[in-house]
Amino acid sequence: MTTDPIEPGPPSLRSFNEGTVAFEDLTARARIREAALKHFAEEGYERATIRSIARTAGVSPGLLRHHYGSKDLLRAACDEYVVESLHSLNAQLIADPSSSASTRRTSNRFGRYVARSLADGSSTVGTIFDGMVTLTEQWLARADDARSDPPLVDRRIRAALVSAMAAGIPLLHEHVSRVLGTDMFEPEGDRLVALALLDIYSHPLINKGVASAAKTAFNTNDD
Amino acid sequence: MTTDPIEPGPPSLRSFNEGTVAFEDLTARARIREAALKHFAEEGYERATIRSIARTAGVSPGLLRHHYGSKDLLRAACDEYVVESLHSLNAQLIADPSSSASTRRTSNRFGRYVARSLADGSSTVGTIFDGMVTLTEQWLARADDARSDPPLVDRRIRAALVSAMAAGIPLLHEHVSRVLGTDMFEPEGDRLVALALLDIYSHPLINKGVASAAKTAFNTNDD
DNA sequence: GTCTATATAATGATAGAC
DNA sequence: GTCTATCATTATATAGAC
Repeated sequence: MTTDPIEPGPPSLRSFNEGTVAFEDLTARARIREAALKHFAEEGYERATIRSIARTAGVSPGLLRHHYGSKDLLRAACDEYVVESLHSLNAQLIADPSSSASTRRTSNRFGRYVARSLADGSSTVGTIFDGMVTLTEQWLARADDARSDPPLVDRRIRAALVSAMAAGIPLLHEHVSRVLGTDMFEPEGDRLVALALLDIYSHPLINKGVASAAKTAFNTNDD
Repeated sequence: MTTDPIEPGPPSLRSFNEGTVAFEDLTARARIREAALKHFAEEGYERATIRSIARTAGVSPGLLRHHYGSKDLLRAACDEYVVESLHSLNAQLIADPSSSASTRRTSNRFGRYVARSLADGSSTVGTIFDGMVTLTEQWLARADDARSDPPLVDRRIRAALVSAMAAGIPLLHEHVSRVLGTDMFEPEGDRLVALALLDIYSHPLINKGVASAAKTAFNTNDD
């Protein structure tokens, strides 16, 4: 691992491998949690049913209730699990930056879940978003150093927008994949997405001339 | 209207005014559609109920069925309405570019609905996404002209990612607004978002040195 | 066109046996 | 810990009166 451990841009909901542990080896409680993570991520909270989650986990709906009490508490447990996992992964990343590439993969296992929960307005997961914003802020700080002109807007606000934009990709994965011609969660598509993001993040999307014209138009036309 | 009519960046789901026509003046059928648009956009398809939509529209659930047949057909009707509206607005924009600023506001009335539908995987609205991608492609074409290095990835793929990212903002409006300290759909927040996006779009998010390091790391570590 | 009343299906919640 | 069976609620779908 001799390469620069720097993450290629703002976090980072871009790849989403399912875990590496054999599903059958997990306890029923863990299987239910994993199944819920999957269903909530792919279908959203409303469409996911207790019955379907239980079926995926290979248990009865009754057992699900026994372990988690209710659908809402199950989501709370999933949220908490994801938050803790991401925190510990983040700590690991800070302690040992060289693990960047591998931990990024692991952390991104939760990408779809986080993005979906954010869109669904789950309050617990809001703390994750704030964490993403802080991470993005650090990235923007470096980028801002390389600028000649002063930013138009407070850095944290820009970081919030960039974070929301980053989350948009897994949220709209179906449509992105359609354009890609291949599933963005499969290795091939994932690689393409990573490369494209690297390119996007390292270049302006509109050139300075257009930008200043737009800024003028903005100040003139808008009220 | 002497300023440059050029749109400030990729489309453009950034502001979301409700229409300008008095709600009470609409026919029941139209009121139902408007109410559905609102509920689907704000709560998503699942959480929105026929009853609540009918209540907002000021009609009975039975009348809703009379006009639209079923909840699913109601969504289809909304999708179709939005697609047609955006197409006609797009045509208007092409015919008279100077109407840019005002039509942008009107078109963005559908922003939240489109973003939410895209996330929900509505197939009809997929065509809108493809349209967004094509528009974004045109923007990237200009930006690409100003580049010295060749893009790493096909332009349409990059356009798809940028489109998904742009849609992420209205999707996560709740969290964005929290960081903003003000509702991003209200004039003040909307203005801030527009300005921040202008800034973001016109500057790279990571500098070239970091980018090339990340690219090397990418090629080395990833398989 | 518009409403009220009802039927039917799905879902979350619960109780109790093993 | 795990299951089966059942209840209660909610939402959609339907029928028919005005």
